[in-house]
Amino acid sequence: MHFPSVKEQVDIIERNTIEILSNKEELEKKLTFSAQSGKPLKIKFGADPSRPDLHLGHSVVLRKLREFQDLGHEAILIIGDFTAMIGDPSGKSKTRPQLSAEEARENGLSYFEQASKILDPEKTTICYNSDWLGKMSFADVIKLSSHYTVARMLERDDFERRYRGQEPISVHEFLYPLAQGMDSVHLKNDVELGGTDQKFNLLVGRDLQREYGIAPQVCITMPLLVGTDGKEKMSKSLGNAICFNDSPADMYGKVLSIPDTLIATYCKLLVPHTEQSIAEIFEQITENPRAAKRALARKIAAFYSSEEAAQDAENHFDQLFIHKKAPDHIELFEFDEQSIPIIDLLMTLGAAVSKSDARRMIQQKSVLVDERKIEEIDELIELSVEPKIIRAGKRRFFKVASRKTF
RNA sequence: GGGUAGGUAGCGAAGUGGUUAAACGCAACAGACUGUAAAUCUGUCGACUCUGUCUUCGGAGGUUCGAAUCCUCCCCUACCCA
Repeated sequence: MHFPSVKEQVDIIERNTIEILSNKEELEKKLTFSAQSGKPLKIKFGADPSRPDLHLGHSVVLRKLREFQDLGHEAILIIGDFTAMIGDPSGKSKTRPQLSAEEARENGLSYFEQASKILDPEKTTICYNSDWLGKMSFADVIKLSSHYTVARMLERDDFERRYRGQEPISVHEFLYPLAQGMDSVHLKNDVELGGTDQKFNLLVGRDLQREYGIAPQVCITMPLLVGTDGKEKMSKSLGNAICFNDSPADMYGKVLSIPDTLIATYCKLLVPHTEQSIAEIFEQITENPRAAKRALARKIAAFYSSEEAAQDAENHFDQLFIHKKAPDHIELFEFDEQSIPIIDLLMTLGAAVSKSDARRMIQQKSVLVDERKIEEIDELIELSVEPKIIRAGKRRFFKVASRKTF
């Protein structure tokens, strides 16, 4: 195995990172040893299978993993099916229902499939941490937990915050970092990647490896991507995420909705640095932010689907928001009835969550049938085989028709 | 086990017997505006058979003409003491 020079490697690895722990020299040593022995480094990245919807926030770390792959190192994607049983120790969300073994495998595969948009799937090792964690006895767990103290656990920002904020912390949550650390002990990996929010967990892995007589891993933290709201970190539950599986149109629109101040960050973190065109985007940011954002949106949409799809998404967007016209492709709903009260229609289309909601939309004069504003709450909509276009608000469109003629 | 402070709509947070479906903020939805799904402004924001009716303020009972507000029991959370 031939690797680029250590310096070249470090330059690439260092890009966009927040911290390299404990320091860069340690990483250099590992790279030097790897180059001398011809053995690739093992790079670990843990995936949470309870959330198999990957978004651009995940892509920041996945890209780093891909860079390691391109440098010739071994990427190990750990599906945390066992740790998922512990739930989310961030305290953000409530205890999740425990995943069954099948669900975890399924989600894990879905995770891998999505991650393959960025990773080289041929060169990625996947493993499930239930393979080793599930075999530990209670005695093993006691022994493991004896390596850590409560005070050290409370060093973790999140625990400390919750402790001071008088919020509940369950004892089993302390086991989460320990379990994740055991993964590192088991794998004997050289490097572990994670977002800055993972810093504590990564360091626990490092400590445990040392405790168990293994060369401690270098921990590399990556920035957390700010979501489309421009404030919070990107997360599905906050509704500010752009997901790998979003339609190109959604993706394009969402990128366009980010605050201008975020354009540079998105370019830096979401577009491979090897791309030439990224420089052009940067140039435009100050003088023509709109053009820069459109180029970025097209680039991101294209990466997750295709150039054509991204172009379509842009046309769709322009038509909808700039020319304020109905898009070309609208989902068609077919009914057996000859006529339906508008309120019921909005409900069945999913445009309204309740009849009160539907009523409100009509009162706010935001419902149009074939561009005609609905004024009456109890209006009956006549259906025929010729589809009618129902518009709810500015951007929700539905096509409705009856299956037969009356 | 004892003590203290709490549990209010999607979230945060007021309200301590009567114009309270419940202030306010955030989120969400709609409208105006805009290069934008940003910012800003305006409206809406429990449900329904909707100028009215019904169900909500941890749970179950009770007091009262009337309770989120008072009483009893229970459940949950945090902190302090053991």
